[in-house]
Amino acid sequence: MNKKLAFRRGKPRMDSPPLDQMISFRVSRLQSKLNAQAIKILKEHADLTPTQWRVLVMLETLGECTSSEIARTTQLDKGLLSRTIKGMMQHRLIKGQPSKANKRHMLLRLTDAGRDAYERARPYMQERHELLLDNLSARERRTMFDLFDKLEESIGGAEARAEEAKGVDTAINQRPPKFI
Amino acid sequence: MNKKLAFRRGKPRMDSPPLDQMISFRVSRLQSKLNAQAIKILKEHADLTPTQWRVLVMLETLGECTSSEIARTTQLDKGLLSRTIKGMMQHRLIKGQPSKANKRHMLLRLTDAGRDAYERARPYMQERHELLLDNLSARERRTMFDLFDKLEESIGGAEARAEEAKGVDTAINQRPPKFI
DNA sequence: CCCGTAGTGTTGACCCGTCAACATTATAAT
DNA sequence: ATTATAATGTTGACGGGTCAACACTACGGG
Repeated sequence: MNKKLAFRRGKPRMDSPPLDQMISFRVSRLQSKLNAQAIKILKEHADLTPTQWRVLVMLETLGECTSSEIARTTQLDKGLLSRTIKGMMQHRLIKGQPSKANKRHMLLRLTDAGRDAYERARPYMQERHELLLDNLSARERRTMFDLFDKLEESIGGAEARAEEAKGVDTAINQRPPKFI
Repeated sequence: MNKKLAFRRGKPRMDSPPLDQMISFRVSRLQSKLNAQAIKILKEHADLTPTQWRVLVMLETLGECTSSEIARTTQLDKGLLSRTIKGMMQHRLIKGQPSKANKRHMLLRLTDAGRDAYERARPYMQERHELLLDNLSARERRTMFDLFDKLEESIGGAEARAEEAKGVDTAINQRPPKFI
């Protein structure tokens, strides 16, 4: 299609490594660093893993929900979520009671200990997040989430087209049944 | 669409999806998707893993180098690199000869098969990259790598300060001996 | 020259995320 | 009602990335 080469090709400024211009590589490296930082903070202040933290955030804001709801809104793997939730129940961070309306559902709720862990980690996680934002200009901050959205959208579109070309209708990862 | 979010400084007022405004979470999710896409493409066209691909890119541009050079410029884990390189040697994608000047060094070079695999994957990887760029405005494209840089810098700075506060002088991950 | 320090690369242990298969239950179609 | 299909959640298997310990080598200062 469009053959507009957007690489820095005009200038032979090769002192910057080639991979540094690759989106995927940069995102991967950035994720590693962010993740390592989060692991450290969460471990130190609340003995949580990033996934556990994310489940806590979801439960804190959604109040009461099921694993599949979390899976849909976060697009986390349901297997990962299942194990994480099991672990959090064993640590009494959350409790789950079977739904009467739907026997497949496990209604999850924060325990006091869970809310406590959340509150212990929250200020540090928030401070970290604001620190990340502080180093960005107002314009960059405005652009950032648009970039996340557009890049994710690009991938989804490419996947969809690739599958469509094969005549296959496969769910990529966890396709949400409804777009809420 | 519906992303019109004020960036909360001070008071956290999360209006819509909670985690979607967290940088770390978004980067993590984006990385997952990008990685899955890369795995698929590389597997299909050249039977490579993303890390193998990155090593190929480095060797293609650097010509001949050592594992530690790659580790320094990419900031990839040296353990991961060691195994990856071993695997690539077994698959005859690269070859390594011990340096005479420095017995610790293993000088790595592409084989014909390695260059072949690279050339088989390159057009698809490039197409994918351009597809990602196509959906971005010129301004967003210009901002993107600045964002990557600044975010990584923020983390590094935070880590440095955290360690300094403890009076510890520990190497975080792989600190480059010289800042090139 | 020797010794402490630092760079290089290997390895084992471990954890996390991904994928597929599965049992169970709900929902839609006929 | 019966049946097919979809959704929920669990589990096993697997691969990849991270970390730490290690051996080996290089190097600089006493």
